[in-house]
Amino acid sequence: MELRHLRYFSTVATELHFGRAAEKLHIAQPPLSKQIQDLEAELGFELFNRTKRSISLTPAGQAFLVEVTQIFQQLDRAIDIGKKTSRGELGQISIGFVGSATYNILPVMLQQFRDRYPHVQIELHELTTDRQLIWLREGRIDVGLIRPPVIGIDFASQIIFQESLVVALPIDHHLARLDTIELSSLATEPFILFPRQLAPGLYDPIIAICQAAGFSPQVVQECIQMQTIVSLVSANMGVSILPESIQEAQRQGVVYKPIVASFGTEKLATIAIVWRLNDDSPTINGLLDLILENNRF
Amino acid sequence: MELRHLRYFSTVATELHFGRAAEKLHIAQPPLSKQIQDLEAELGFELFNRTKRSISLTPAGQAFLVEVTQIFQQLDRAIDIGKKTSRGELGQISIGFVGSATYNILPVMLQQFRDRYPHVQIELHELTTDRQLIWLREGRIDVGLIRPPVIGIDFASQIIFQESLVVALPIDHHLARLDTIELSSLATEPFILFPRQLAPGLYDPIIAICQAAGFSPQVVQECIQMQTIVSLVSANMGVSILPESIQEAQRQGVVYKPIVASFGTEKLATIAIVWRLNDDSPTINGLLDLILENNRF
DNA sequence: TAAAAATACTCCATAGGTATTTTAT
DNA sequence: ATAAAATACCTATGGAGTATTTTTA
Repeated sequence: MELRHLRYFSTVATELHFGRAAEKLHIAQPPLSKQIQDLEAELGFELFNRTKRSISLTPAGQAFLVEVTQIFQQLDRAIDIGKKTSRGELGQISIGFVGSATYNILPVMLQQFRDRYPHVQIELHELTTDRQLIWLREGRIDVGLIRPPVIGIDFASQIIFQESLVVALPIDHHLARLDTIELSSLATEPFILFPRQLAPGLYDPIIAICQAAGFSPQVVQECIQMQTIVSLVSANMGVSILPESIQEAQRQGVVYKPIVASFGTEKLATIAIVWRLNDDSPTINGLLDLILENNRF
Repeated sequence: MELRHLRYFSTVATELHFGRAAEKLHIAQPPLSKQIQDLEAELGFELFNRTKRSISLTPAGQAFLVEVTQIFQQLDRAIDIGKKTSRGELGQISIGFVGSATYNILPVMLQQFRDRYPHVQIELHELTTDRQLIWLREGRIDVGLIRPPVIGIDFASQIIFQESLVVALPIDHHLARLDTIELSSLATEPFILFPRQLAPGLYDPIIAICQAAGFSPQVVQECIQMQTIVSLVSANMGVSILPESIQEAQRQGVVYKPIVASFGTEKLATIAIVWRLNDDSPTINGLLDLILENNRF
């Protein structure tokens, strides 16, 4: 059986006239009769009552017609879904992100993506950079918003956001009344930082500028969450250096101050998007296209 | 597009290997490649990622596969429904019946029909004989259980039930203590009957036996429903002659007595089944077959 | 170099065309 | 007599086969 048989049947059932149906199908009447006969033979039951002068659907033919109509609807649906999926308008995407991306690129990116691909299902995972790379390789996420560098031959990445660092001080700290902080004035302060492994691309520049300012920071406490670092600063446990977008999350007892130094300290905190190099999912390409259009956020 | 394309696609998508898929489909590999290419060209999107060494489904291909699988399920369903309908195992039947059939054939017939064709939807209409013939002609019912005779060239009918008549008397009537009633003893009684037009095939024999017994019944009241006749008898409005199966519906204040006469009064009340002569619905044929098997009830 | 898909061509099965017959109105 | 479907037979499109090339792992 072929779709042709079903198309022909459907037309004859609608017209209830072989001649007119044949005309509508742009074929001659005899082959149409033949095809319907073949179909009936294959099905094992009669579709039409024929009286050489007029035809009518048998009850089985009526029931079959209803079902066949649904087949064509299902076919249209299949084609439509395929097309939409190929254009990235349908599907799902799993996105990993570092906690600090919540304050800047993530909401903007999600907003724009949602607008353009409203029917794509988005799955979000807050993960550290190193875990994102693992999940990406395992296929558990499709793209990641991470702190560079990206290690892995099978990944591609693109920096999409850069920002400056700020010093976080307890509100009653003796430096808190200054407008800017000279980096070297922090030489003897206790530092609260995140473990290097979590984001070497952010950790290393922080250490580097301290060393350029003539000291190695005394790390008295490490925590994974930036929010926790801020909490400990407010609790007078020490000071920290953090990306400036942390200021979005206001917190009692903490002040943020720009850094000044005799050397460049501009825009050292970067966020990049990573994806699998061989990945050609239209949904993911759609997201990447969107980011490349904006270039950066 | 033909079902062939979808079958081939489905197989290749399952095997993920053109060679093996071709083998499974009992065709050579090159034509299979060609057909898939044709399908992709027609659809307007790629189904497979090809790397000359291995293939994988594109996201659109994956989405399409899910839908195509449903098309084949729908096709199987269509064939199954068609077959079942052609065998009369599926469908609907609309049955008309005279009220008095409720006491005898109708329940037996429905029971047997339900057992054999459990998935056929049955629609029941209690109607007088004359209205059943109208509904039958209009296609509002498919078969009717009526009181003969049947008038109409395009109908076929078959007697399926015959029963005797009984006299219905008020319980305190002076004849009520007898075991049988001599018909002539009713000569001066007031009669309650149904209008002749409703069922001439039952009305005329009743009049005929009365006349044979030497009197014309005095009809003081006509009612359409047999139940109503019984009610009026119990209210001492008069006597009646009814089919014996009316006794099934027990009622206070009424007694039923067999008729005796010097001539035959046996089995004068008949019920027949009528159907359209040109009707070849498998469901209706199924019901008629069932009745012919039992011959009568 | 070996395995797998694509390309190039050839062939024939069958969808579809034309001419005619059959049959019910 | 006529309209409509079926039958008979013929034609040709395109589906499938064989041989070969291309590609990459």
